Amino acid sequence: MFDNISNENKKAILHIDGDCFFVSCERALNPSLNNKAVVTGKERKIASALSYEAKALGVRRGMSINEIKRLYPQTIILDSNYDVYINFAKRMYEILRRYSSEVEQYSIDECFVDLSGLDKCFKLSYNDLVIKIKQELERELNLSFSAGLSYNKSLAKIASNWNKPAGFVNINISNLKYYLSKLKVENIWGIGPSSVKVFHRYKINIALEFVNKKEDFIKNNFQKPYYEIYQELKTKYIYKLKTSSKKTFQSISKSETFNKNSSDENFIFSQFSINIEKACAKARRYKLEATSVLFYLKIADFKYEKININLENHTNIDIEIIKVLAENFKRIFSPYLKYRATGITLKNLKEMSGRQSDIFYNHLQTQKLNNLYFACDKIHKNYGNNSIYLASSMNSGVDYKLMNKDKKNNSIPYIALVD
DNA sequence: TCTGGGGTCCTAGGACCC
DNA sequence: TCTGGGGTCCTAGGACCC
Repeated sequence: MFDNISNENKKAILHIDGDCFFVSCERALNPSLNNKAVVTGKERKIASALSYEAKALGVRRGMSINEIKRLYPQTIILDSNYDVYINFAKRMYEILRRYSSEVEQYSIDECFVDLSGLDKCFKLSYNDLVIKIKQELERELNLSFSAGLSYNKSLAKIASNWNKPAGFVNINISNLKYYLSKLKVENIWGIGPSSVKVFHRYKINIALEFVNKKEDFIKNNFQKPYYEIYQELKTKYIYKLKTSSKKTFQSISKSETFNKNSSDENFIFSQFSINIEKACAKARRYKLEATSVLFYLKIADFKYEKININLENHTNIDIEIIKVLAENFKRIFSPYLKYRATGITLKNLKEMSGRQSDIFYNHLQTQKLNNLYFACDKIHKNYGNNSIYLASSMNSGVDYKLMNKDKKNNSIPYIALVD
């Protein structure tokens, strides 16, 4: 059933997963939160990370903060503190790189490490090596991690998930059949709700039934991603680790759901303006420029209205994109509908490398704009993101005023940057 | 989980060309 | 203009992940 290559020739892939990472970071800084029901995500009005105590109460990920307050008033609800989490994550990666240079930073609290051959370097069995790494992480960071070791990413992920929190599972040829026989297909990484239905139609309910199917059957009846998962579950190494440390994006999007559904044209335009400002600031931070942009409106019934515009010039300057929006706004907005959210996506991002513009483009103005935005980005960094913003974002005043109230230093004046 | 926000990859099908 | 076959490129939308 499984690949016949001997263990010797197989990779040793480790998956490390922080246990309710955000909450654990908060606890590392503030131990009085230990053993209590704790939730982060207050600022987004939904629960993003939950302690096991909160889960035990019945709190679920994505639940609204108001509902949690009502149903489980004993829960401690915190604002997310991303700077802190990123700092812990950096230290986590620093520790892992002491052991292997092949580290894939999959998300803020999750990564894959290629340990192949390192058992000999460290003169330890793979199991002992993982235990050593795990203990080092837990001791130095004061956080708990789950670890999984196997021949590839898919199996390592199954392994780390098996014994959460703080567990360690090694899935290998001798016990693989056991784990696959206990694993439902919906719990396989990469198989979501839509494809589960397809699997069930073929009477495949558990992972073992999946790998027992003939190769041709899977190839003919499933799409590429599922054939790849199939091969990984059979211990093949398909998904390479993405170890490049260079941070870049294919797209950048920003969206925000309104406090109340709205069909107010000015308000909605202003919400778009905020989305655009934020997305462009991020693009500038990563020295990227968009060549096309997608505007979308979420209608009250959760359907989308969207338009995609190819930009004449690559840009990460918000007022240029706002101009494009203004020209096309009527195509997307209808005063007869109620909307619940706006959003934009900067797409086909290219690295900034001077303007590749047409001969009509005004270079002097571009240079001035770049200087202006350099200054604005600096003000944001030093005085907070709401210290200066575009006049076109002003009609969303509700949100800005609310956000500013929370700031300790609210003496910073509002400056409206007028086009 | 009746629905928050930010991403990536895959594929069918249209546009266009020879 | 009729209309055969085949290729590439691009895009919208779906599915999945954290």
